[in-house]
Amino acid sequence: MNTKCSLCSNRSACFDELSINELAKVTDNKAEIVYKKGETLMKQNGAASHIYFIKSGLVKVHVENQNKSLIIELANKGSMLGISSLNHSNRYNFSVTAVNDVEVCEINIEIIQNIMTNNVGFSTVIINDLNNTIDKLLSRIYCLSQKNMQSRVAEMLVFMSVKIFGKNKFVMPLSRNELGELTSMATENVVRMLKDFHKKSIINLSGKKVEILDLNALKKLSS
Amino acid sequence: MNTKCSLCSNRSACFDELSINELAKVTDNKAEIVYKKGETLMKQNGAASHIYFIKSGLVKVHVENQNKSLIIELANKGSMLGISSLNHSNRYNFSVTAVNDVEVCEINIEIIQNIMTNNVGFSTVIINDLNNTIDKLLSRIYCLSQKNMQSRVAEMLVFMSVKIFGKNKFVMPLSRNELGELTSMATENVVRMLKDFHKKSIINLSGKKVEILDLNALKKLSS
DNA sequence: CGCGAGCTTGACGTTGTTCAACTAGAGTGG
DNA sequence: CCACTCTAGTTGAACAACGTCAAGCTCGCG
Repeated sequence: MNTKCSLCSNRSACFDELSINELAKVTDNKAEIVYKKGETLMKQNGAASHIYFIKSGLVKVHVENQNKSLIIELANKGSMLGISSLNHSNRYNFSVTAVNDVEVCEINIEIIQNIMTNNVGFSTVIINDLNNTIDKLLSRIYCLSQKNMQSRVAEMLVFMSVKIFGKNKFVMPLSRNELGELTSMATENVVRMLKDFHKKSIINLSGKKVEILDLNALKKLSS
Repeated sequence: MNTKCSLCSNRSACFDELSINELAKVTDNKAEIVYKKGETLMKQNGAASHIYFIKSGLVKVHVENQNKSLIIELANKGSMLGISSLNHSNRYNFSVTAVNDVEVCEINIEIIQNIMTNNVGFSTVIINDLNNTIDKLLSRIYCLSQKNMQSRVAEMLVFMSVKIFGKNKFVMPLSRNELGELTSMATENVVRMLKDFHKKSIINLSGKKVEILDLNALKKLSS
């Protein structure tokens, strides 16, 4: 039933470090699962039992706290999630929820830990990945705490177009409310900002359909 | 001249993983340096050449961007800084500046990389450390983007008292302006908030001298 | 056709920033 | 020892940015 990891064409880069035996062990200890839109892959503060590789679809990484929720990042194909929970607490430090239907590989975390303690090449790639995560978080902290609403929405649009879809015309996968949680602003203000960009002919907007008309203007606005 | 790492009593926990030979290699490739208040240990976007262990004193980890500066965290004795720059860019992803006089061990980054690729126990401890960093950044993102001024200042005071000084009476090492960069608010508002806490008898305040009178109140306000 | 959730709009209130003026204290040269 | 200066700290008032509230709208779906 399980696709062999050794034959998987869209596996994460860190698996290139594994031996045939290690790949076989992963193959035997993984589950290939489809999560539907809105379903929870992992829950903040839950015991860290698995790590996840996103094979297709989009997930949101978010932190929840009493009433307010904040989307830390969006992750798509190729992303690995859950490694950062391997710390003093061994609890997931964020929640991950499917934005649309998502195919994942779910791997028992002990297997990964076991490989980590035997394969230093693998560990090194993991360290690299964690450091890229830290980089992203640093720029996120800056964005959310120092930039104004207009810049944050502009940055979000550039991110969607360039990093997620790779084209200038796409259907926004998030609701206006989720866009608010992503940019840390009220839903109403998301609407106002998008409308404003539309009025200025920087984007075309019709419901969830978005077309970026002037990417350079957005990039300039986002800084 | 160099203190032997094998004999160092306040070295970072990750060194417990090293062999005698590895410790000797570190000893031979480190420098023990004192940075004076205001001096720069590492500069954002500079080539990552060394990692730093703080032996005494206080440093601020900050990101700079055109006009605005943001203090990400304060680090004291036992902290290791610079590992997170080992990623695709190999450039420091933040600046580190001495808040007061600071003793550090400065270790060539290639030495650390070399040990990492040979000692999987060391790598594991590093991964743990990076994951704790990610944890801290996540709670920082939440604090800076979701909490109001009062909560942010309260959290900062609790942090200073509990994590940095371990007592309720201390001399604030940061200027009002730096406190603004730490809490992401205007200097004037730092002054107003501190004064407000003083008026409410939650703290005693005289210039840089701070005494926490009601830690529980601060903890409650900070959430 | 009607219901409901998500979206949109405008008015208004609150929070936080900016600006300008003033104060206190530390260092400097006469 | 006393002006003098310079920087950090403080204060109040005006202003801008953003959130909240209430109402109306749209569109998919039963």
